[in-house]
Amino acid sequence: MSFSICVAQCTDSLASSMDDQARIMQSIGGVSLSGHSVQGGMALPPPHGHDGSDGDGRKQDIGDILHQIMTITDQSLDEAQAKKHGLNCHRMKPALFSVLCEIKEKTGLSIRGSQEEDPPDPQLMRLDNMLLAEGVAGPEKGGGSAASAAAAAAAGGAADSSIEHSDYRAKLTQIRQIYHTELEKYEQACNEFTTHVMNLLREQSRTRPISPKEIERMVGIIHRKFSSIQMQLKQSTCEAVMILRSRFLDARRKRRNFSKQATEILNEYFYSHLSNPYPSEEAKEELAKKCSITVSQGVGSTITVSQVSNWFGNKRIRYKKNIGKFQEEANLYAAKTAVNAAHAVAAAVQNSQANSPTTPNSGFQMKDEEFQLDSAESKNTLLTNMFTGGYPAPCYQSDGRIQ
DNA sequence: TCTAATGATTAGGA
DNA sequence: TCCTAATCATTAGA
Repeated sequence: MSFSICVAQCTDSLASSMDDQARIMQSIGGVSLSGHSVQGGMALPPPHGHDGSDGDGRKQDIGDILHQIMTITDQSLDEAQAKKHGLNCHRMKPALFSVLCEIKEKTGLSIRGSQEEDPPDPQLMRLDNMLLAEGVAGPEKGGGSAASAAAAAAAGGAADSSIEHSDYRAKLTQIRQIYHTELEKYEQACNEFTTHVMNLLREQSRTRPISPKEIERMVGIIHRKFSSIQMQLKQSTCEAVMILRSRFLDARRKRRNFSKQATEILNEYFYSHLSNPYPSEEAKEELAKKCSITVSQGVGSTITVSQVSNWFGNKRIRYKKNIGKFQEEANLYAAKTAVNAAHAVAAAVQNSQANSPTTPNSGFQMKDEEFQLDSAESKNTLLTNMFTGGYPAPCYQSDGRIQ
């Protein structure tokens, strides 16, 4: 709404308001609004209603003043300054000013009604939630409880991981500190800027109509602007945490070679089952237990079983690709398995001689039926080796799988 | 520093 | 769902 329209609309209310103002002025200083004089170096138009009771005259008077205000921009700077000063010193100014404030207030309310109460930004909510979950935002619990839990899970109880764990926590604490420092800076800057703008507006409210609600709205705008800056900070922090996580907690990056013992157990099984190197789920679990493979992820048995699966998958494909290279290894394990089997047979024979035939050594032998069968197979393969001078290569199916 | 070894991941197939 | 095959990323040794 343009100022001139505002003025046209408010002329009537001005007149009545000014009547009130005049009455107040009269009661205070005994001076009538109609008693115009030359003030502040500016000549005001001659009075139209001399007795102060003529309503039309007052309207004309107000009209003249408003005309001066509206044409002030058409004049030179000096003239305008002089006229402005004159208007500021005019006795009618407070009345006119309060009415303009009132109108502006009403106009501002209608505009604001359609603007305020923005719904919370979902992106900002996501960032806040993530920072909370990562232990960056919110109360500090020993370097971020969520992060500690994540790091501990990744560590899987391995002693060497504790170094990386503490390193991760240290880095996270660093990020947390930077985040809070920056956040404080932003908040401080926001408060300072808001105070500055508020003071400025209050100062200006002496010379132009500025309502408290308008100041409030301006504060809201400033806060929104600073909030968008804060969002950028939160986004950068989230990215930093993600990079840190991938660097320290990504299982792939934390690859550790299995222990020599574990590799031996897996190799023994592989070469003793070369004709069908596909361990069942139970066999995988048993192997995982035997190997105590808790190096990489180590959370629950399923992960270690999947490690066994990975190992066999890799072994099969690498063996198939280069049988010649693995021949020596195969012979080695075949001999080893045969020796173990021979020892087991000797022990069993000794046992059967020492004990009565009705008391079988069930405790050990029945523990793992599949592994007993493995030993039997090993004996057979040993015999084969003795005749062939090497370990039998597996046959491959048409689809490439080992038969 | 280079390279082979090796555990993990991924895409595609059955 | 499990497998193969290719590839990635890290480790360890020369």
